[in-house]
Amino acid sequence: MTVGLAFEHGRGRLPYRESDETPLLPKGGIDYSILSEAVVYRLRRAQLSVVNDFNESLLAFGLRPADFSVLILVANNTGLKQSDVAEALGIQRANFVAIIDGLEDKGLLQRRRSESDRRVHYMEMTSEGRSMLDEISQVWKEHEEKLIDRLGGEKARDQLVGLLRRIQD
Amino acid sequence: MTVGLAFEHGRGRLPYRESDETPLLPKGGIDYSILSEAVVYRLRRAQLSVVNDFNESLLAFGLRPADFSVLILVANNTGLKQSDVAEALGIQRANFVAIIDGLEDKGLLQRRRSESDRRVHYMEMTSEGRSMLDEISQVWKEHEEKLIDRLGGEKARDQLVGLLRRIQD
DNA sequence: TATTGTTATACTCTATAACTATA
DNA sequence: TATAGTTATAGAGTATAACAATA
Repeated sequence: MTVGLAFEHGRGRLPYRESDETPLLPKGGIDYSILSEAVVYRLRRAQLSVVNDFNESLLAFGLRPADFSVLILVANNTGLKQSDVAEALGIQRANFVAIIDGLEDKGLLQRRRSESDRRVHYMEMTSEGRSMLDEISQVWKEHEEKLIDRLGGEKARDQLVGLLRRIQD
Repeated sequence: MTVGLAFEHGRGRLPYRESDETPLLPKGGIDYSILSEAVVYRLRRAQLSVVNDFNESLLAFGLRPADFSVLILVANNTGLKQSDVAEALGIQRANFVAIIDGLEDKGLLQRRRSESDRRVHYMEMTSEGRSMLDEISQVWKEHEEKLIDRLGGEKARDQLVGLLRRIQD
């Protein structure tokens, strides 16, 4: 990065020029051109908007989005290895360690080492984990309801989910 | 973070237990439960998938996704201040400095200081910037076409963009 | 030799406070 | 005093290589 050289307008850049006239701001707002219909861009903005909203609620529980996903997978599947969960969520196993450490520290789930293959850690819910997941699921439901309203009804939500499914690998 | 204490299963965590039996992996794959229909989750996964694909193409030009958005806005609007562009893209002006530094270093756009208010920097394209944007727009079009195929036609794409627009602030 | 979990590390992106120069 | 751009910095998220224990 060139942050430290930000004042040196010259090195490789075009010569720094000064304006002869005061440019006019576009009256009708900014023209986003192809961005406004680009799926890449629309996905990014929509995702940021939705995630930021939900994250604030999760933070009240001391959790992050990834924690929520992990709790759901572990609660609904028995016999998952640590790396199974990581892979299912698209998280590298190296980065997954700290996530599980956090959830275990909070008493929400447990590692249980396999007897038959002592390299493996199975993931198990605790009762605290289950009851917290119940609470969070309620909050999630409320957020989803607000989203459905913004989208214009359940049918629109189902359409959106269907379309997003077609995109994903 | 508790990374450095990862081996100390005890401090605040539940006692580390060992499995008495070998848990069975879910035969039909993992049950994602509410995640599979959660808009938050679907958005995140779809966005990652699309962005990763497009990013690889952008990297061939030595650019990042934000660079692409900036070039489009500057090319299609005259008289935008640096902070106008940052705000339009939801990027904090502090983080925007390095982005503009990079684009200026590459000769794709220029800062031009206003004469009437010497605090403001107007953003201007260079001819190199325009021709590179033309090239990238072509690549973007190809990606968008592939996406349209995956979605099942232009109508589906328009539907998706419409729904995503309703979500965003 | 290969695999699971782990550590260490680096790089990007994002968020905040404070500085400067101008107004 | 307020604003535009900038700096410095810290926090997440993510990616890669390498190691220990185990198979």
